Amino acid sequence: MKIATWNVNSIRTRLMQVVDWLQANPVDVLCLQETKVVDADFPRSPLENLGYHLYVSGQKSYNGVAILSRTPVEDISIGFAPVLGADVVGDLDEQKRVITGIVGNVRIVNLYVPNGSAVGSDKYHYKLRWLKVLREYLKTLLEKQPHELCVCGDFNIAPDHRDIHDPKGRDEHIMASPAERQALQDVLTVGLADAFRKFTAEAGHFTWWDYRTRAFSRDRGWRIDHHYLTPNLYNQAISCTIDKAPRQLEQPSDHTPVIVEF
DNA sequence: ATGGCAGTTCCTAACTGA
Repeated sequence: MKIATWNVNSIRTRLMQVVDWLQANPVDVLCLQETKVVDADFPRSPLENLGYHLYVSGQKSYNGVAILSRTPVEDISIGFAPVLGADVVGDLDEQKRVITGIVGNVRIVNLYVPNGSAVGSDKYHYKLRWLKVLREYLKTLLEKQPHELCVCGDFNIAPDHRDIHDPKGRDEHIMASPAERQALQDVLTVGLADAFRKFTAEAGHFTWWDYRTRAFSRDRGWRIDHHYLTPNLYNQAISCTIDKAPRQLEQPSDHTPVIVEF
């Protein structure tokens, strides 16, 4: 089983790149982030014609997540509220960042973690609050059901210095500040481990490159897209790879796909 | 130190992203 994650930065702009990529890489599940489209306008047919079932949660202009699966997905749920209750979640489900469902014996959680804008900003505090609720959400999911978890998506956090092209002076940089990294580590204490680091310990493997300053051609990137797995699934993982090919195309997303295989 | 690039909408300016 192969599960991929890809922040496409608008599914309508990137549709043909996603179609081409799925034809070349017929993964079992593809989790998309930043679809940037309301559900009624999601371009379903070209993806359904490839044999995928689609489950989407989007909004106008910003955010938006989707799960594409070769087999029907069971027990789809959208946002934090179905698991935690509306009173706990408050305003956090207004932005469409969470979709989950079960494929085989695996519960897949597809996330678009808030960017945070700048350290100390209102959006930064929103990001930290969101990550706290995410921890409770995953903990509750695990308590309610015995499934293995694959929690994947755009986390907008580089876990450590190996995950940034130039780690110098990054403590005050969004996606690398100590509070964000600690919030991510707190999430993982529910019992999750980074699939990529099972296979690759060295620095210099990235999933996102800034559109500006020719960052991709200079390989000035960050590893911010991840798969986090519960222990049994982690043990069953046989590879986790970054496919840089889509980032090299004309008019690419600034992120590129990551694939885990069991 | 600054801004740089891209997508979207309230569409030719402002916002969000990371």
